[in-house]
Amino acid sequence: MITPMKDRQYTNQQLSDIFQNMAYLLEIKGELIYKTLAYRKAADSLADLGRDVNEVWRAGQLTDIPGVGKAIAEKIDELLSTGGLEFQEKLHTEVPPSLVEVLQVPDVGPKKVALFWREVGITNLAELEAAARAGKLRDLPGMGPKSEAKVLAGIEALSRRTHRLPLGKAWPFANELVTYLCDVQGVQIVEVAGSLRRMKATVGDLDLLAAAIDSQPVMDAFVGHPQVLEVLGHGEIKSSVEFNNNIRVQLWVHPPERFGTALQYATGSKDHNVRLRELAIKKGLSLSEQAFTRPDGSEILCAREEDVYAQLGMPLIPPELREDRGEVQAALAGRLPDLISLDDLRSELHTHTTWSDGKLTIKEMAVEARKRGLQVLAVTDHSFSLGVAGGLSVEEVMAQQTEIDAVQVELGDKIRILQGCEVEIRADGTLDYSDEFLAELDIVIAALHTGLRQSREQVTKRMLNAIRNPHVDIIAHPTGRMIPNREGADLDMEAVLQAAAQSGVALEINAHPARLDLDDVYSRQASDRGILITVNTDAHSASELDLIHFGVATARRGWLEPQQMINTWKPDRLISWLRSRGR
DNA sequence: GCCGTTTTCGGCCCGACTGTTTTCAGTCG
Repeated sequence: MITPMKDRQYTNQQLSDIFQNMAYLLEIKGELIYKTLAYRKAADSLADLGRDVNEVWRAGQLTDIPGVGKAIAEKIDELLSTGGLEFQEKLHTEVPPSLVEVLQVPDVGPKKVALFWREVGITNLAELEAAARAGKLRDLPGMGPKSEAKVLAGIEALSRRTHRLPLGKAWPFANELVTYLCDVQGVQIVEVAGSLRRMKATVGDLDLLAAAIDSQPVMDAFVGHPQVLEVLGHGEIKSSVEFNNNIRVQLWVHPPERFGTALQYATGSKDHNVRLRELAIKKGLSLSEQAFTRPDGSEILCAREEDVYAQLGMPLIPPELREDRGEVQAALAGRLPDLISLDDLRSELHTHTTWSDGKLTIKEMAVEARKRGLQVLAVTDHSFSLGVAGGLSVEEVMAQQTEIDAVQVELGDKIRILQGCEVEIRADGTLDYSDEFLAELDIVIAALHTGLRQSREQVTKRMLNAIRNPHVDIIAHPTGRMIPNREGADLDMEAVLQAAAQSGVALEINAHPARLDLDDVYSRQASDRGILITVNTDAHSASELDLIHFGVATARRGWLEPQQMINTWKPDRLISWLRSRGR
């Protein structure tokens, strides 16, 4: 059943934002830090729930959500049943809501915001800037000329700060920096850490970690990088800078014998680290980025991350899993998933050629795929109603078959070329080609490209129609999101997953870093339900075939194992699966 | 405000850096 819009006062994200916002205000109000942490934790849980919170609410299971106890469950209940929240309204009369924007200024935290508000009457960003320019902040307790200048610098930084960085931008830049730092004298290892190492779809700042006995030359090289716009901090162990592309990067340097704890720490996530430190405490140890420390003050050093986890009685947890989504418990119980890896892949099932909007001919694409060790390539050009992409008419698809046959003969059996299509799910829910015609193709991908802003009911109905069509094998990039510019369609994912499980259609994790759709959260849901998954690049050029690792990383974040992913199947198995589906 | 194989009360991760201070508070991750 599709949950109609009118029964949904708030989406998960909206609810999450409300609690996040209250957390900020409570912080400024000076509320107990653990209370604000609780609100923030609940907000994070809601954002990453993977189920519609409205359904959880109707099922009476709100307190099953991690970090949601009696008090927060009651607040969610009030929000969902009445649309408002008395607690929040009262909070807004006590703390001006516009102070939240002041809190976004780097180096201005809740204590300073409260100080500026109570002592100078500052309630928003404009007032803060005016006060700082007028020199009204420097004489406040704990402030001085430097701190005042820092506030102005922070406001400036905020204005040029871009949204979170898409993985596709962060990854190459971070790797450039890794190469740069590797060349510094005395550097033994450089690793990417933070959310980038965990391969989140978007990352905030970049975190890098280097191993060196003497940190000084590394730090100097880092802050002295020719493209550094501003040095934000420059210490012995940690430095941070902003580059002229507005990307902030911080670098830790640790001696090699401490690299394991340091890398583990810097990789996070915060919640994962908290979980590990709790475990350490139970073992009578204190864990920091420096070392494990015994009660007598002696240290246990870890040069490798494996050693950190071994000390806690578990195998290394792959970075992509470190989100405190049950991975620590699974590791302790010896039940970590055997994650999919790049080496497992045998096929690429979603590509475009010059027949529609791709840059390579069928033969060129097949050669490139073969170069990358693939055994199966599906050519899946667009269908006709996607005019902007040069979608193919029925006649053109038939003509394409002749060319595919010729290329297949020319290239031999090193690579198997499938003729498919990416058929448009039209705004009315029907598909571009007839069922009879689809049945003739080797493989059919269905996708939404238009009408993404339709109502939840409408767009979900279209999607379910495609999923239930026996001739459709794969649903491409299900929500149609584009990072960072476009939200995905408001699909009832619960209904989508259920239908996929029933029909046996495979859902795609589109590897393009602007898509990564299914995302990690829904990939995990799909994994739990045994839904078949395919990871594809949707390549329009040779270089795009190399984006596949972003998709694999997303699958890993979704706890996916190879057997559930059809791209890992041997060609014969894949083809017999395709033949068994409605053709 | 949440949470429980040492707890239903009393915990809640830990350290680096900066600027303001003469030993520490605030911010950040």
